[in-house]
Amino acid sequence: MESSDVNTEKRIMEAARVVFLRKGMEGSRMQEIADEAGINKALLHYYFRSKERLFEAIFRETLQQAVPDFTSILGEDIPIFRKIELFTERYNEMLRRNPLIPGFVIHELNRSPQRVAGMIKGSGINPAAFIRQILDEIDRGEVRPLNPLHLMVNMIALCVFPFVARPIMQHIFFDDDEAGYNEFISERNEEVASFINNSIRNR
Amino acid sequence: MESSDVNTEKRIMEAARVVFLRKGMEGSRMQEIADEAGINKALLHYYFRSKERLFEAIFRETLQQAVPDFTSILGEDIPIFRKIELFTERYNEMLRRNPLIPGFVIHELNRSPQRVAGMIKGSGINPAAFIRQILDEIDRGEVRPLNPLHLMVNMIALCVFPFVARPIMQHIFFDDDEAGYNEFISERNEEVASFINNSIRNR
DNA sequence: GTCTATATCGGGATAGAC
DNA sequence: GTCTATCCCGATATAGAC
Repeated sequence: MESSDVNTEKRIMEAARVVFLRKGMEGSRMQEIADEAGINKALLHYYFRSKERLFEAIFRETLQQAVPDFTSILGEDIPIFRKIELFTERYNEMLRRNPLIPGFVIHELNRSPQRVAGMIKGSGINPAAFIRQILDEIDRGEVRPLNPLHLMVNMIALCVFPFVARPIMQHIFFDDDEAGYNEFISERNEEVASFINNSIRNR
Repeated sequence: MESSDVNTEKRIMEAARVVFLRKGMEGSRMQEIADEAGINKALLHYYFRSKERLFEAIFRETLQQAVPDFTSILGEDIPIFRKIELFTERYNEMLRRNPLIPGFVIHELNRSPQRVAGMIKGSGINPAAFIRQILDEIDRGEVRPLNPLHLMVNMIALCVFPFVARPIMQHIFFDDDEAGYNEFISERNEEVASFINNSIRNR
């Protein structure tokens, strides 16, 4: 039946997503995904021919979910300091809902960097617009002279890093107190924005 | 013979380090490590009983190499703004010599967070001294009021992230131009320090 | 200590019944 | 479309000769 078909495929995707994001391609077992989905191993191969194909599907989906979410706002017509507040806010929200995405994407991209080429292309990333805005603001004297590329990397780094390096940070700074680290991360929402804006504002 | 013994063990460690750092525990093959070391697979098991033990050795060694290198300076008696310059400089140098360490440690720690407990303990990390200095400087009016913990995480994030997320950043911002990205990273040495100091300096 | 040969096992993939 | 049983290979690990 078709409806059952669709549902099963969806269940598989969800299960695979959970397992792959936590354990990565090599660390995951087809058996574990089948268990998580409440079905049989063979059925995974029926829907997706191989582990590799199933993984590809999840990876592509994850990338599409993660990238445009934050890239879109950078091109919009918003005053720079406000834009940075909105960026950190929205990006942080997304990360708090999907804390495993950054580590997953980063690790898998390290494994096979060529995978990027075909996938990120067409995600609609355009740093150009944001870079132009920064240069304008520097001209206008609102922002101190700096390299816009470094600024963009800094913005992303400050948002993403606490999620990627959670185990170490949580251990070193919070003695493995999970709740404490969650609290800390929720503080970063405005902490990061003011850290950036304080740095780049001209005076 | 003992000297041969030591040399072989060292060769194995070096080979294992190369392979494990690039591919992680699960992505690495004992055969590949043996090839890299120019010896036989069985010999790996002779020196280290299992893959797991060999990995443990490498992981512990890597952690000891990476952590104290940057943690030491934070406790020394240096004026704050100068200290931040020195920190980013030294830490960046270390990372440029060992660009794979952060991704490796982060991924393996995500796989089994409990590994941290026994290993980082005793590395002599003390955020306390640095935190005290920041609070002092805030009192003296040199540094604007801020949470020292966020500052520390920001410092680490800004240094480490470009290495961890190299493939994506290189693709998005440099169209996969490797040399361009290396140049970019070398610029960050002073870029990051001034980014931080500009942000925290009181006025 | 170092090698070759082999045991063992886990896990991805397929065959075939229902 | 979903299951059970099975194949088959790759990878860790061990045995045993030198």
